Amino acid sequence: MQVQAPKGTEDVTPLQSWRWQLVEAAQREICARYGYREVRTPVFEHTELFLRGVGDTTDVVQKEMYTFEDKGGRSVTLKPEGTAGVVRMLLESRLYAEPMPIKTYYSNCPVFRYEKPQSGRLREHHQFGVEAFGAPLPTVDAEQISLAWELLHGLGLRDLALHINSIGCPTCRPVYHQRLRDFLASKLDALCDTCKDRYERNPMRILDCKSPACQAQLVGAPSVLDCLCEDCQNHFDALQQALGALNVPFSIDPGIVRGLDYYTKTVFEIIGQFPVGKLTLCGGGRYDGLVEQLGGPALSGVGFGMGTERVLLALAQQDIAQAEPALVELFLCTQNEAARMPGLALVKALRDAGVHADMDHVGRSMKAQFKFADKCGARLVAVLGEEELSGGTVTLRDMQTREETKLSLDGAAAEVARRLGKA
RNA sequence: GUGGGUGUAGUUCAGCGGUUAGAGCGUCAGAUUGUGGCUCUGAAUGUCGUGGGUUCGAUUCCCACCAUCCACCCCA
Repeated sequence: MQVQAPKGTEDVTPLQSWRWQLVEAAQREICARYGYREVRTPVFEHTELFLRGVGDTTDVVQKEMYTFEDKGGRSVTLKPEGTAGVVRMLLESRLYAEPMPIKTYYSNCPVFRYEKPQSGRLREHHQFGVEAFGAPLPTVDAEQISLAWELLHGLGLRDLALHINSIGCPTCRPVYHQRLRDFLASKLDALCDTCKDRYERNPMRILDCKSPACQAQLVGAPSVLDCLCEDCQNHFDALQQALGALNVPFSIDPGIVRGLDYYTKTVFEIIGQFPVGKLTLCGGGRYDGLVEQLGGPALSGVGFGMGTERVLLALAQQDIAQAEPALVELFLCTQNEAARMPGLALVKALRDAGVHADMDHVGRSMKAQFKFADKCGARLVAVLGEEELSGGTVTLRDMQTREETKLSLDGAAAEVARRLGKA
């Protein structure tokens, strides 16, 4: 084997694609019910969009972007997250002139981060995500969380935990930053090197540090939640009420600090514990300053991203059975050479009638054709042989009941469609 | 970027310093006359990751490289 997929990428083979399709169908269905419309944005954008949007102090921007120069000397980047592109589209298409709110989603959106792959982590993965613009009320935060919660549970997942937090806004966050710095000032030497760096630039990220040394220093640290301004506090209170109204259980976790700089107020994650370990399936929050920061009007935003590979991994980890659709509903067995062309015409007539039909293209024996039909999950098998050809008929076998009936060749397609409930 | 594990058939894995490297699953073909799922029989497929070293001899031992998996960091 010489050629292989680049590190950290995965193919979706014909043996697996149905699993993706089931998840994507669920995403589309729930978005339709919640009033979110699909958007599609380019796989790559100008690098500057992410520098300004995601924030140039974040790990994602600093060390994980797939950035390169195109032949015209422009710096472009494969999208490392979904939101910035949607905001750019909103501005470029002047969608903000439409009635608010604008509720959008993307499904199967490729996302690229240059990292070392491991379980549940790839260099290219795919996200489902929603974004709502021009909706400042916390009800929309709650609606999105509910959408994600319902989607995951609708797929059959269980034992998930919703963690919410508020990280304040430009009014109150600096107050908290200062309080946190004051608290940590005397403990600075004990922090890990990256956290020493974070101390000045973005002290909240220290809360997210997994180093035991740092965690030990954080005991008794002030919480953001004690520093929220009145507006943020009211928003957070109302969010909790809304989640209560929607029957979505949650826990408040001041340790939830998102890795992207644009978040304000609400942040949340949906986490599951699996045999492979803890997986964040979904993460998001509110980003009220982002649209303006990218040169647009002051427009609020809320959104989340959900990793499809992780959802599929979670489904596999919890042994959740998904019904694989049969490859064909009817398989046509041809007994001999003479039956092949009439058979091809019959299969076409069946397909025209909406039946998922196929026939032998390999030249196998009747027995092998039946075996193959069985592997394809065919409910019906049609047989075309000498006997049928001479009488202008086709034999139809129900693979479950083993009953066989003879149909006229002319009316066969319509009759099969009727039996399969398609007519 | 740092650390650990693993590389043998399509796949999951055995194996051993010494003739023609194995098994389950899968694939294909058969078990009389045009008919599947179960069972039985048979067949095909491997530069034993790559390069070097030790050795009379390496798939087996050592080293390097590459790939892959996992952990940390970070995140979906």
